[in-house]
Amino acid sequence: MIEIYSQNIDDVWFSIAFEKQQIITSSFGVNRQLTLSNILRNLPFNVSFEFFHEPSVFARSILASLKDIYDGKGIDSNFPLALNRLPAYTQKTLKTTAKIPLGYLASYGSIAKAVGGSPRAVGNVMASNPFAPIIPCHRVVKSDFTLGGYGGGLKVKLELLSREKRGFSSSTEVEVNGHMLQVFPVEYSLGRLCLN
DNA sequence: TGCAAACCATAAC
DNA sequence: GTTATGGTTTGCA
Repeated sequence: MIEIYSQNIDDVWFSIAFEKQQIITSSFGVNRQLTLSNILRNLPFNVSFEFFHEPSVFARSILASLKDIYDGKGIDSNFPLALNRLPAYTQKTLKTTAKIPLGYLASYGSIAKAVGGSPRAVGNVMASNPFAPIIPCHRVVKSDFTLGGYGGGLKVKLELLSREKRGFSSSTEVEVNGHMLQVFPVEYSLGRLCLN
């Protein structure tokens, strides 16, 4: 039985689906319906679910953490994400994306170099990220540091990145399965103020 | 700048 | 099996 919880915090809706203490999917946005339909889209077809109006204590703490991420605060906890049902490449790409540190960016292409496949394949994984904003797909941008796309709209992507600004001035590297993934300060994208 | 071609994992037929 | 679809990238005019 999958449990679904939804909560409005400071005019933003946060939703999560749990099964056995694992997060099946998460979503957020100003529109409650949209947020919930994102949740429903990512549920496995053969498991029943139930919607709860009042979040449990456990759910409430996770939802509060989502809000912290939304606000650009660092979070120390590791979420129990249910990655297992996803295709192998999708899992690998999501795990790699999760390693982009707060305050930094990576490009679709550089992630592709680390996990294999092509930049477009990486873009596809980002577009269907079931764990927004826990897996920080908003930190993935085009190779020229323009924003690329975002499920919740480019405005939201820009706002998230603005709040994650930490004043770093040079790129650094993180290790992902043997490769080094180069990451750049979010300021590189913010400086480009490109909106469509 | 702008455009065409290559790119490659998924999902939908 | 096959095709269609992208949150891309690169090269070339």
